[in-house]
Amino acid sequence: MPRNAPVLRIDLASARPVYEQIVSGLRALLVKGEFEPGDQLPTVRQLAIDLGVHHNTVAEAYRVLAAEGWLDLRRGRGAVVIDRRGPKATAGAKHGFARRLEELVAKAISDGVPRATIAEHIGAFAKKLGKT
Amino acid sequence: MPRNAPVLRIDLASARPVYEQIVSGLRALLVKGEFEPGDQLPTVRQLAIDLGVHHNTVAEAYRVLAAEGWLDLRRGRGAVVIDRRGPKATAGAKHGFARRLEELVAKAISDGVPRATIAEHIGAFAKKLGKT
DNA sequence: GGGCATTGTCTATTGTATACGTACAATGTA
DNA sequence: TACATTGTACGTATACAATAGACAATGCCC
Repeated sequence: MPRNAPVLRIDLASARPVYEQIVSGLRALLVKGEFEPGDQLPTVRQLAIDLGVHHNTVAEAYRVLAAEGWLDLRRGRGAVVIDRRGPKATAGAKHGFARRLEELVAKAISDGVPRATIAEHIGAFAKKLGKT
Repeated sequence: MPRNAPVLRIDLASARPVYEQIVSGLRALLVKGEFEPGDQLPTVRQLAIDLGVHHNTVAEAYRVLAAEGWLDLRRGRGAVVIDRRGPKATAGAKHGFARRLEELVAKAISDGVPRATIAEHIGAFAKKLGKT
């Protein structure tokens, strides 16, 4: 039984590929627990209309998430959230995360965000994450 | 007077554009303070050889960093690190950072990295950042 | 000052990826 | 069984990434 679909916002003007934004945004919602296993996601056509893109673009995003084990896709039925058992993290995954984090923070600093602001935000995020 | 150039590692097999990896990696080093204003960066050709790519690929990365105010580029002279005065952060920059962070963490969790590990890593990172 | 190597820049060219248009196949429903 | 719904497959237009190679500005050495 699907709840009200959480809002997913994308930036059509961004250089970042739209399908990638959809993947990343939906994955964040899934990890956050915004969907229960068995929940229906919007159909590729419906979400495409909402976002103002072609339905194949959404379909591509859904396929990525399906490959990661988040979704079950079937014609005529739609996209259903799966009770997912995540993989074990590889050393590369951890290392890659650490590097990406450093680069992301460096970008923010380069953009003028004060270090204190970033540190505060990150610290709060870590605290919230630890409680889960 | 240039120091020994810190190692910059890129992944040619990654789908992420090489020039973007170079930009992101070098920016992180610059923010970290690995270079002093006035330091020479490797020439586009030298770094290209080190990384195994074409010198135009490195040149493109250097141009991005120059546009951000990190580098001064001149023919015959090379790439010199500038004493940079960063911009003031826009609201969009802060917001974008927050979203990207959430997506990055979600990806790591999806890849199987334990939440506790991430929280720990982020927390330590925030602490180190706050001290600066 | 002249000659020459060095270094970043410019202009194609090629391969690849993104997004779209359209037709198709599988599923659900009346 | 019809028919609508939904994801999929395939072709195409366009933009981007990376390369190749020639060019222009600078520095250096005699």
